[in-house]
Amino acid sequence: MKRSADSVLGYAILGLLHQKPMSGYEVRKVFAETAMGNYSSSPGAIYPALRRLEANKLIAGKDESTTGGRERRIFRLSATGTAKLKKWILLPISAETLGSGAGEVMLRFAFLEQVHGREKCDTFLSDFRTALLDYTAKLEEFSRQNRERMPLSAWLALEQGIRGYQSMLEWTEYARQQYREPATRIAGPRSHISKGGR
Amino acid sequence: MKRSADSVLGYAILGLLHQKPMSGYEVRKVFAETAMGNYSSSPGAIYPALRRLEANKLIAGKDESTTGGRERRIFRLSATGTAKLKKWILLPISAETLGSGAGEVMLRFAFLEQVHGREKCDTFLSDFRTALLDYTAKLEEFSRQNRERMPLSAWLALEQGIRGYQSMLEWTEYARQQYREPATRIAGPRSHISKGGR
DNA sequence: GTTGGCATGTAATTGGTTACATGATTGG
DNA sequence: CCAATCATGTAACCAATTACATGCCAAC
Repeated sequence: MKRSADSVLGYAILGLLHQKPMSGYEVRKVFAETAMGNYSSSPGAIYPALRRLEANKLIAGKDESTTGGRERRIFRLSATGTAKLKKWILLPISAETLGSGAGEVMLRFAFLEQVHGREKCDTFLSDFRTALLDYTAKLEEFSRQNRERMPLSAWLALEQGIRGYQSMLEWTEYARQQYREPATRIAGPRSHISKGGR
Repeated sequence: MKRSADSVLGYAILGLLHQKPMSGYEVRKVFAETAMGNYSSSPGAIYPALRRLEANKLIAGKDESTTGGRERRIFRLSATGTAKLKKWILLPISAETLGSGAGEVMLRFAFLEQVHGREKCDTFLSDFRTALLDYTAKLEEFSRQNRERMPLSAWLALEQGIRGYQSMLEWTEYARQQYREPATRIAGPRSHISKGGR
């Protein structure tokens, strides 16, 4: 069974193009300038990825002559590309999914609202929470059993990992809350985030 | 200038071999069974990595005939390998380091105590804290400025990232505390990464 | 006498990194 | 005119994934 164009970078691009059609250069800028900076960015990654996606008919590019500047190719999602993005976002979330970091799941959630609508968010968060409970339980068990066999710094590193997942757990509650509140989230000057620590 | 064998996986292996010499199979088991499961694991990753490290003289393997079973190669750190590991662990920590995830920094900390001793831990944590303060400030600034321009789920994903770093900040305090406390927890049999768990 | 765990590897493919190449337009 | 920025790409290299290959030994 062969799957095509399944790198996280590929999906990240699909998600961006779902928001609005863009040129490769714009995609690069988003990765470079926004908080998505953890994803690759360099031309040697983006342009080949775009060509792959195009070869698989997930996106289609067309040339546009601009007033000034070199001409550029604007890429937009195809129907199959949209379908693939939608399916990826709703993939089941298991504890094993989390083993290699929660980054991919968070990326899927980031795109969720605009791709599937507000209604799906609560279910997603609830599934995420379940997987997190499962996974943290395993980590805590491991931590408990091995604490005395490892150097303090190694154990502390493990504890940090657990705390990270615990903070995600709390976050799922906070996020569900946000969706339950009446949809007036146009910001007052007061920030919901606590600076001093939480 | 060309750098050799600098993948995180390579350093993870160096760190393990610092604890005790091991065969490739044992290394694989550690990655598969302990909380280091986020690192690769499969033979197609481990064995080539070992050969690379050996080619660069960072480790040396020698055959050992065991009672029963196929014979295996036990790898141990060389002097240059140890030096390289030590240097990597104490690399400066900047906010940019954190941009692509804190996993590498945490791995360095996990090895820190047994490689450099307890005394270095406080400085490391203090430097880490500084970098975290810097980085979270940038993320919060970004969040504040873009909140209204993004869908709620995207903003929440960003907030989750910030919370993650904030939890690391709190953890640095906790960890420093642990080192300040009288060393009730030392001792135990000499290192060893446990099995079991998972 | 075959299954399953120990133990080591290779091959094909894919994807990302770094660094370079190209060319056009805008501003000093 | 020169540098910077927009905009797109290529080439060499490297590392990781998946899947397969091999062979030995113990237990059932």
